[in-house]
Order: sequence, then structure tokens, then C-alpha cells
Amino acid sequence: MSMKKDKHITMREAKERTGLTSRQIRYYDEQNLIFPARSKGNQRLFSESDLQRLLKIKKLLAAGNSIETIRLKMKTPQAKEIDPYAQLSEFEDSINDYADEELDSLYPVSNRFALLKKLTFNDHDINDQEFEEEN
DNA sequence: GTTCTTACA
DNA sequence: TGTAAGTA
Repeated sequence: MSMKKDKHITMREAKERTGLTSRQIRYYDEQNLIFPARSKGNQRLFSESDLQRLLKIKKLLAAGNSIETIRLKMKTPQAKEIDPYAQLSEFEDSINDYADEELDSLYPVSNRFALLKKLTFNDHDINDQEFEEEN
């Protein structure tokens, strides 16, 4: 999951690849949710991580989270490098994001992440269920 | 032509 | 958030 070349991405490409408006992108920047570099002409130079963040922000916003919540939830890129637990936390959040989606039944398992969440983070739910021995 | 900041609705 | 103005 490593990001390759942090090539400079223009505002145009950022808009195209995230589906966000330039207004929204600048606003999220103003809210310190992304930290794009700047060219000599003060133009924003986005990195691949900035793009991923924007997509993440879009998802969290759509899920009803506030800017403040998102800021805390995502922390800063620098913090993630320093704190190993930040990455673990991010992974769990990622799992939860997927698990929030519909899970009709376990057969077939159409959403592995949802199943993983059920088995990993909701022990109480599982204990409440009645499993019939099938083996 | 595109992006940036500031400001108003 | 959209849009207009004046720049770079």
C-alpha cells in the first residue's frame, strides 16, 4: 500500500479524480484536512496522499461526519508516520467503513469486510446469536 | 485558459 | 457552497 511518486497533481486533476469542486477542495484545505504543497506561483500541488485524503473526506462527509470530526479522525499525515497505532486505528476505521455497508447474509459472503467486523469487533452480537453446530 | 484570494448571497 | 471580481 505504498504511494509511489508524489508527483505534483494540479487542481484540475484533483477535481476530476475526486469529483469534488475546486471550492470544496480549497475549503478542506482551509480547514487543514489536506496539506498540498505550493508552486512558486502559489498554485496548489497535490500529492497522491492528498487525493486519497480527499476521497476519504468525501466519504466521511457523506456519512454525516463534521469537518471537526474528520480532522480528528484522520489526524495528520505526519502523525501517522510517528504513531504506529494511528495506522492500526486507520485500518480499523477502514474495516468499519466497509462493514457499515449492507450485509444481507453470510451465504454467500458478499462482503468480507463486514464479516470480518462481525467476527472481530462485535463479540457481544455474536454471543447473542444462536449458532447451530454444523460440523 | 486556469488557479488563487476575498467577499457576498 | 456557488459565484463574481481582480490577479498571477
